[in-house]
Amino acid sequence: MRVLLVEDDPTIGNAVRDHAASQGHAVDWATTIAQADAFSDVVDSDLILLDLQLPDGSGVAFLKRLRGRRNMTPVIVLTARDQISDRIEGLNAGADDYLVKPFDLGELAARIHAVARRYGQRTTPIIQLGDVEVEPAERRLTGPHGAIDLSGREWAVLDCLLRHPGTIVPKSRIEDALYALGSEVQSNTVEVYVSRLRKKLGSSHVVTVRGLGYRMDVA
Amino acid sequence: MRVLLVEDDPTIGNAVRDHAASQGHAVDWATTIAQADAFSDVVDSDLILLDLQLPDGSGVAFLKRLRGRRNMTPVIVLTARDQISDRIEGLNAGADDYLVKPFDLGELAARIHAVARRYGQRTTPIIQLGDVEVEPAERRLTGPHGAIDLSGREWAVLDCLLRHPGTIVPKSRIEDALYALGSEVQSNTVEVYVSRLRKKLGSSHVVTVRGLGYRMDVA
DNA sequence: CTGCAGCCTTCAGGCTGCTGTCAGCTTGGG
DNA sequence: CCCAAGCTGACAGCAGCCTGAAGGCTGCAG
Repeated sequence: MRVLLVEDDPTIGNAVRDHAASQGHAVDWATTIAQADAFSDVVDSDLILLDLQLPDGSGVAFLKRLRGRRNMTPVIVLTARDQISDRIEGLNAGADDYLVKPFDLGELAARIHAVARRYGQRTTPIIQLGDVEVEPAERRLTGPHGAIDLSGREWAVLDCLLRHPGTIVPKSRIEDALYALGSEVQSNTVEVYVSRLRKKLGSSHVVTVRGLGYRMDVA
Repeated sequence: MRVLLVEDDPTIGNAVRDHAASQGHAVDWATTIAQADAFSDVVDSDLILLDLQLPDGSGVAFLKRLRGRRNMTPVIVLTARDQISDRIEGLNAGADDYLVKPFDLGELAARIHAVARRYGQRTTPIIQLGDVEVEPAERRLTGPHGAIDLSGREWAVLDCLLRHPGTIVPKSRIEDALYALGSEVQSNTVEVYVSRLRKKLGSSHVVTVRGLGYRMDVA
């Protein structure tokens, strides 16, 4: 998943970014409203983490602008305990959830999961891929011989494919889900991870569509 | 599909042309507005890829002229990251989509695909050919014994035939759909691909009309 | 600090499947 | 029967894709 983090505090920012990255998410980090605008213009994020108090203005304005452009990316507002009015304003402006600072990183991860799940409209909490069971919500795989462990990146690729089952997903989109802007990765990383996924899931479900990308076949 | 590419940068142009060609599309490449006008006058493109900054004028003018002539060919605008105003102007002038440079070729392919789908969907989402199911949107075929894979060119031929079901399609038109102006292909390629298609689809649906062309019989 | 383990990225070699071409064959019409 | 048009199997060249292995990085335990 690709996350846009809008936060000016470097401590919180670093912590959030590292933690999300370790979960396999790509994090674009904006420290100002201006940067956030720029990012949201160029990048297709799956989720936005939005601090409301920023040096060059209120996050609410950014949020309203976003929704005005019909951008319905889910937004989680990060707010200090005493800024309740901000919070309400944020929710009215179109936020999906909020989190009170200081927050636990596990808590954040849980919210991210929850929002992603709601947004992805995964009606099925468990997806069957042949003899492998996928629980996206719990981030758990179970094969015929017990649990299967996936690394962060492996999971990110699988997740990206599962968001568009039966549809051709261009390699570039998977890359976008893996890497933030600025990380210059020039290699066949996606191919490598697809290869690893196939080894773990059984090769029959991830189909290569030459020149276009990959397709997840859910039987 | 037949694509008109309007782009003056030879690097981008070459890359786009080659990649689109590998998907079975025929690409006519104009490097100036004047050339683009000439092409759009002579050739019936299915899609136009339009860079806005060209040596002899703005692509927007070309676009407006096109729409003025009631030419509703879908247009994807290629724009530099910082030319946001251009982009808006382009969309207002009648573009269908835009892509920010530098873009990934897979992403471009996906957009082309999407536009084709949007356009083609006016007719039928799923087409039955005897015991074979065609999903043009997903570029997928399903036969009685499971999925059928088609290569780029094979798909292009099938697509061309499916656009005029029950009508005689001259060989020259299929050739036009496969190869751009100037590509000197001197062989019986069309016959070869029809043959390959028949082998995969079952031979009963593509009918040869001697001396005239081929006809797709949709039962 | 050192060694270890897991993860990520890169790279190169190999493999697969796509493509255009041709030659020999079949088909259909006059 | 003859000819033109069309069909199809074979093939070499090539691009895209796969995958094993190697090296770097980080975090952890001793």
